[in-house]
Amino acid sequence: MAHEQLTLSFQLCFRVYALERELMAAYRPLLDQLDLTYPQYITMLYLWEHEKGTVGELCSALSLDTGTMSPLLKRLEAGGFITRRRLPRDERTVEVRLTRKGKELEEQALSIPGNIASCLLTSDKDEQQRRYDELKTILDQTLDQLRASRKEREARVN
Amino acid sequence: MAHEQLTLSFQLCFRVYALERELMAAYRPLLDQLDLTYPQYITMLYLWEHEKGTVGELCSALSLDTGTMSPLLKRLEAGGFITRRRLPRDERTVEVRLTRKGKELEEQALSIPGNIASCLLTSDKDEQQRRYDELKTILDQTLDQLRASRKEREARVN
DNA sequence: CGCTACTAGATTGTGTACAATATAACAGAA
DNA sequence: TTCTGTTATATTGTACACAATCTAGTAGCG
Repeated sequence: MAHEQLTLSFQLCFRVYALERELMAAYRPLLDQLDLTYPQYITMLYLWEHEKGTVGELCSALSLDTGTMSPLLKRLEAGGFITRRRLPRDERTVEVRLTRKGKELEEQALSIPGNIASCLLTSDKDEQQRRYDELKTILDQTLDQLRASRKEREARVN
Repeated sequence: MAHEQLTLSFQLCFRVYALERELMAAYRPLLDQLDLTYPQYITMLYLWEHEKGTVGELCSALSLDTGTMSPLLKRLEAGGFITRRRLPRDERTVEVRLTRKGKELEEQALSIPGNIASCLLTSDKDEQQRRYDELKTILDQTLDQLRASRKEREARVN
């Protein structure tokens, strides 16, 4: 690299960028069998846990905006996994619920986490578990820090 | 989560997924000033370092496929940052080179890594530097492992 | 030379991402 | 009640991301 400064953050950010896509590639063949994409899968994970949710709750839980979530939900509805309806007491709000097919899909999804874990974990399980707990922690810290400095930037603009 | 198994890999993968987008959000305002997106930026990083490269080399260095790279390069060309030409000795190969404007852009990009680093690093610099070296290492290990198990899967299919 | 297999890129189609904008519904003040 | 500002979601436009397919060019072999 011509300029040394370009390396530090690049080394980190590019790795995260690459890892994210490699992870998606690991999920893809598994999720193909359920006719889901990864963003659709984590949307279903939320619904399997909470039974129902509004579009806003889903956006905030998955940190996606409505421009992503709206068409995604439309595809899940077209796939017969969920239903959407405006709430009578506030017609602005759209409530998403699982269909029977959507609920039943959870059974098929049960093998996915273990399958992904087997791509991530190697021989020494305990050691690896410890490493990933650590990774989880540092990812959280980094996320928090980025979100904090984003908030700061946004505040400065206003 | 109804089923405990869903948590382990989910906790890891979702964090990586979220972190990737948060990182892109940190780059965005900086890269907007250069009229680049993040994938375009790392393409330019490659070219700033190597002067030139074929489409295939860029795809492989950034682990992107031609379906992403081709239109991306077309936009960089439209922006006047690069030129593309077929090599005389092998007309299949397209060589990408920086224009003067593309070369000069590097100067403007110099402040970006430091700016991103300041979103990532907090008070105790040394401690944080140590943490990120560690993060870098574990990201690499995880990437390697995922790529290995992908290769394995692909081999099994054939 | 003519045939075949292969290679490098480009294209197409689907699905995110997200900024910017639009729309409809709600809530509170005059 | 009417006006105004706000909220929840949807839509539009641009740019990835990638599987699948296409195309032109190359290389090897009879």
